[in-house]
Amino acid sequence: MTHSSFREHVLAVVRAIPRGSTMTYKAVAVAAGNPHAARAVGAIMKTNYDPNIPCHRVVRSDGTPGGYNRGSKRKRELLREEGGVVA
DNA sequence: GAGCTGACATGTT
DNA sequence: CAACATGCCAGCT
Repeated sequence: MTHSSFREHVLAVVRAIPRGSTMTYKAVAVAAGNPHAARAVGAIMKTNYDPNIPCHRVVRSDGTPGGYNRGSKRKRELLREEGGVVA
């Protein structure tokens, strides 16, 4: 990957999150290769409206849903169906 | 080219 | 226990 930007890696990691599991922004940042880019991960999700990226499976380290393009309410619903457990 | 903003995290007050 | 302040990275103006 010549143009491998951090955002490309983040999107790939989030897209690889198995259904029924959730990852924190920190975990995604680490998985992408930047343990200090938790904030950037959130910014990337916001700027990237890709339906292939289940950003609803990405939560904060506290377990709080955080934000979502289609509304945090929708995110909580999806987490309840896929994660089975909601904070 | 530089500066501001923001879907976060951690520590201290 | 809760609220405030600081540090980090990437994207947009």
